Amino acid sequence: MTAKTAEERIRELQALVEQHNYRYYVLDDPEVSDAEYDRLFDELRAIEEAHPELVGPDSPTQRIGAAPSERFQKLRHLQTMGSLDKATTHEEMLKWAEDVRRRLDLDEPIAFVTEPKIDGSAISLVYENGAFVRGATRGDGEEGEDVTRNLRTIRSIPLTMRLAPGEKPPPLVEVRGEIYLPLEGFRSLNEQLVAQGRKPSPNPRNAAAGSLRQLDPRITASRPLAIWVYGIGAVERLELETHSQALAWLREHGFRTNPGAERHDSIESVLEACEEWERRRAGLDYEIDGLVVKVDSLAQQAALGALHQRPRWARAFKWAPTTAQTKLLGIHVRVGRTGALNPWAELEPVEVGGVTISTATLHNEDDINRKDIREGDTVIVQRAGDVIPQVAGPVLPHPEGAEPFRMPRDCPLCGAEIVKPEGEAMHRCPNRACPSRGLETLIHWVQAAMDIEGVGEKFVRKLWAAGLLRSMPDLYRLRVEQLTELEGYGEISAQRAIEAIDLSKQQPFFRVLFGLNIPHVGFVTAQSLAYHLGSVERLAAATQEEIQEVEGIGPIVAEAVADWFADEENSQLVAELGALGLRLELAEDERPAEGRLSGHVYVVTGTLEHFSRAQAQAALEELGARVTDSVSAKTTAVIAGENPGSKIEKATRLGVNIVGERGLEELLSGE
DNA sequence: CGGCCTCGAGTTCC
DNA sequence: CTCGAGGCCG
Repeated sequence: MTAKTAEERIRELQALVEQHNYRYYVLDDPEVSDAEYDRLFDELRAIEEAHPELVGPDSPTQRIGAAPSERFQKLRHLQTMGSLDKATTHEEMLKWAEDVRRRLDLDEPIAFVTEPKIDGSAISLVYENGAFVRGATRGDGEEGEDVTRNLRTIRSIPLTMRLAPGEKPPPLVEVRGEIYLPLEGFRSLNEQLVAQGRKPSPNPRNAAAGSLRQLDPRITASRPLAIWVYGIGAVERLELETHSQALAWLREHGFRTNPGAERHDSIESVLEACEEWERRRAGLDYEIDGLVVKVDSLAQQAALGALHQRPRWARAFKWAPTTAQTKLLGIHVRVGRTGALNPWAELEPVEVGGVTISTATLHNEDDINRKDIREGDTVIVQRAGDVIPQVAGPVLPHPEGAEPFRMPRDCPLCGAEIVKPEGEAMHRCPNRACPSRGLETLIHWVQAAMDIEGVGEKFVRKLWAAGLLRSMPDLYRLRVEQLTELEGYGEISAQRAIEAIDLSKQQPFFRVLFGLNIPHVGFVTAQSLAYHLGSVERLAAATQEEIQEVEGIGPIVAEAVADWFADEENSQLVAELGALGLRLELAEDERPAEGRLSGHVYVVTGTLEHFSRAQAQAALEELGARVTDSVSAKTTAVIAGENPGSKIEKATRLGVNIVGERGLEELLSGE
C-alpha cells in the first residue's frame, strides 16, 4: 500500500471538514463530536502549513480570516437587487393579490410562497462552476461592497456547492441571502463590547451589518454570523419553474434555507400565515419583522415584471415594530403592597408593536445599573413576550452630566428609611403603616382577591383620596350616600358598587386569606393553608412548626405566616372582618375534589371554543386534576386552544403531550 | 449542594 | 410574561 500524497490527504480532509461544517452549521445536525472535528481541522492545518502551495481559497482553514484590508472594493451585481414594496395590513395584501390576478388575467388560484423576513443584512453570493468566488452587500441595489473575505468566514456559507455524484454545477449562479446574528450571539457580542468599554450595538441587524463590514476579516470570523438563503439572481444553465423549486435546489446544493418557507394556494392562506408567524416570531432565535410573500411561478413573476426596481410579484408584509427608541424623561419610584420599591420609567410616548408606551417598569436598582440606564438617555423600548414593555438599554453616550441611578434613601411616601436585605434584589420601605402599602393592599383585595365586580383600582384610589377608605373593613361599611356625594357617582352606580361589595362577603375563605397580604402567601399558598388548617382560628393558633407541616410550605413561608398572625393589629383586622360577615373558615364544598383525574397536572393555553380558561380549569379540578400555568416535565398534558403561546414550544421540547379542545372534551367525558 | 418545579409579585394598554 | 426566590428531591 502506498502512502497517500499530501495533496490527496489535504483534499480528503478539506472535504471532511466542510462536510462537518455543513452538518453543524447548515443542517444543525452534527455527526461528529467537537473534539473529533477539532482533530480533523488541526491535522488539515498542519499539512497545509507544510505545503502552502496546496492551499486554495476554498479550504475551510481559510475561514478564520485573512489580514485586514484598506477598504472595500465596489462590486456591481450581476442582476439588480431590488427592494420590496411593503404592506402592513391585510387589506393592502388583498389589494395586491387582486392586482396580481388582474394583471395575469387568470381565473385559477395563484400560488404564493411565504418566508420569514429576516432582519439582517442582504447579500449576494456568486458561484462559478460550483465554487464561491465573490460576494457583496446589497449597497444601492446596483453596486455593493465586496465583502468576499468576510463572507468566507461564515460557516453556513458553502465554499463549494454540494453536488450529486456526476452532477455538473451550473457555470454561474448568483445566490441571494440574508446575513444575520442569532439573538444569543447578539447578547454575547454586546456583553463583550461593554466589557471592553465600547458601545453596545443597538440591535441585531446593526450588529450583523457592522460585523460584515469589518475591514479585518478576523473580527468578522469571531462573530457568530449565519445566513438564510432565499433566492437566485443571475443564473446560467439552470432551468427552474417555481420559487419553491429554487429553494429546494438551493437546499439540495448545500445552502441554508429557512425551514419556515411555506407554499400557499390562496391569498387567504397567506394572510393566516402572516398572523401565525407574528405569534411564532418570539420563539425564534433571530429577529424577523414580517413575512416576504412571493408569487411562486417564475413565469408569472416574469409576466408581472417590476416597477421602479420593485417586483410586482412580491410584497414584504411587515408587522408593527416591537422595538423603538425614545427618551427616558425620568426614573420614579413606586412602593408596592409588600413595601417593595419599584423604579419605573417615564418615557416620551412612543409607538411599539401598535400601542403607545409611556411608562415601563425598571424592576430594581441593580437591573437599572447593570443596563446602565440614566435619566435623560435615549433608550430602546421593546415589548417582550408580546405585551409587557421593557427598557432594553440606553443608546450611548449618555447625555452630559447624567448620573447613575440611586434608589432614594428614604421612602418617597412616608419618609421611613429604606432597607435592602442582604442578598435580595429589592429595596423595601419597612414601615408597615406606609400609606402606599395600605392603598396597594386595598387594590389587591378588591381586584385580585375578592374580585369585586365594577370595583377596581380607580374606585379605591378615588375613595382613598376622599378619605373614605383606609382599610378593608371600611369597604364593608360604605354607604350609598357617601358615594353619591363624590363626583362621578350616580344613584345607580353607587348602589351597584355597594351591592357588589356586599356580595363579596360570600367569597371563599382562601380568597380572604389571599387578600390579607401576608408575605409569601399568594393564590395557591392561600388555598393550601385553607385546605389544611380549615379556619383562621386554627391558623392563628398554629405554631411555625405546625404550619410547616403543610405540603409546599417551608420554614420561610411558615415563619412569615406565624409572624403575621402574631401581630396585634393583624388579629384585630381579622376579627373585624369576621364580625362584618366575611368567611373565615372552609366551607364543605371548598375542598379539592378527589376523582378520576387525581394526580394529573394540566396546563391550559390559548383560546378554547366552548370553554373559558376558568371553566376548563374548574371542570378539570372537579375531577381531581391539578391545573397549573407553567409547563414542566411533570405536566400530564397541555390543552391548547387557538393561538397558543410559547408554552407549546416548551411542551414539545420536554416531550409533554399536547391535546386540542377535542382532547379536553374526551378527558372530561371519560372517553 | 444543584437542579428542577412552583409560586409570588409586579406589570401595560384599552 | 418574566424574574426571583422558596421548596423539595436526589
